[in-house]
Amino acid sequence: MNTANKKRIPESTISRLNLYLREVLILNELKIPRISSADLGERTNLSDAQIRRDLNYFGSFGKTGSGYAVPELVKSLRKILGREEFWNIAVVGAGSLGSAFMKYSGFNKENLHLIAAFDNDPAKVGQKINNIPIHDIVQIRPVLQEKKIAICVITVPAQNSQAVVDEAVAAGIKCILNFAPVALTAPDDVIVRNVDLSGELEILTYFLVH
Amino acid sequence: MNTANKKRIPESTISRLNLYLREVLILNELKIPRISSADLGERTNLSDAQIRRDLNYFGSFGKTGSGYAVPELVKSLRKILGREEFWNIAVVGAGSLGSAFMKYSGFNKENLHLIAAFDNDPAKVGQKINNIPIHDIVQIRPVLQEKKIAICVITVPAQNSQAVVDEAVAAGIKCILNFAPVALTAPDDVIVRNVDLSGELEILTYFLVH
DNA sequence: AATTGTGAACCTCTTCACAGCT
DNA sequence: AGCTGTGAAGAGGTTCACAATT
Repeated sequence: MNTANKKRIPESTISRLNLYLREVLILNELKIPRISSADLGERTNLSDAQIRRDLNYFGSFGKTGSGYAVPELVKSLRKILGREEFWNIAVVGAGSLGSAFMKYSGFNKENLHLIAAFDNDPAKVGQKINNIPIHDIVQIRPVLQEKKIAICVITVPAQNSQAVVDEAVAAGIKCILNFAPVALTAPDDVIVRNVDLSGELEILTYFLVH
Repeated sequence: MNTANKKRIPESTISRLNLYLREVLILNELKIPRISSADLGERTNLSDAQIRRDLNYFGSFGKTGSGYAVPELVKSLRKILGREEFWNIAVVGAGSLGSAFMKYSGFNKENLHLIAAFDNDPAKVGQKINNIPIHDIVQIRPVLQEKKIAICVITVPAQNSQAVVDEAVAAGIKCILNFAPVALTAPDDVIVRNVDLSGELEILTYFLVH
């Protein structure tokens, strides 16, 4: 009967909640009215207990005996994941990875909007990729503020990434997704998540020899 | 005094070992002869105990009182991570993310070689990106075998990724890095690692509202 | 009969702390 | 004196298993 819970929530729970949201969005399209934790587990390769535990960190959304109502679960998961509001996103670094982000339209729904890019290459500044304008990096602070950007995706070379973080933080950004393979420094109230793409590839050789 | 250990090794340990290798390669360039777990911890934002524990899964590489000899540590880490041999890599899907991989030369050292790509678009087949030839996807099986590819990076749309896995497995591939946001099926002796790029972005909104 | 919500058990990974080595 | 290697404790996350509910 609780609707919120003080217990510390594992980060892996948040990733899974996002998977659940994807799945129930599909179920909702298919007009499937309800789903049990066991069935949702089947579809996501997770255990029923894991799913119930994850959801219960945030409340009691299910009905004993009949599972979870799909439209309500969509709503609850959107609420939990902060997907009821709109969020503007900018990519810093319009190189190959930054461009890949701009060309990928998969997240230009569900209230996420990639609307600006930055680069220091004069040949790129002023151009558009997938209709997203590339601004001069020297304009980063005013443009981030003007366009009300909430999230920065950093795809610049490692040696420039800390400087970008500093500028973004100065512009009031609270959330950064970093692809440079370096440990970045930011104030405690700024969330920095790191994705190490070449690291992901590099560790595969371990599994090949073991 | 042990040189190997039966205990189960956390996957996070493997990722960290890769970070240690990067770091000691830099130290080696700088001709720094030895490093303590505390100093390496400083450089990687990890605790000294964590580093000793990680290394000790694989042996006793340090010297009591003086730390770890850098050149020996480079050698040991390369050995552990399977980086003493050469490995050929192919990218399947020469879209924006696949192209980003091809253009990124950061891992074309340390014995990893991205040497082939595949796509089903006639306009791309026969072209080269960063000198890497793009083959017709229908030729995937013979080309993977001919070129002795060990690792496949899958960057095709979600709906095609399982078919690609099946082809790769049929060609004898044992190691796959998958970027499609779907749960893939493969035999137990095939390692599939998943990276969910849009998921990484999507969960950020959670942290923004909490 | 079906399925949730959850305390407790379990398992995994990290940190502590120190004996022992150089 | 400095630092590793590691048993033991601690923290964190997952699974079990079942009472409670519809």
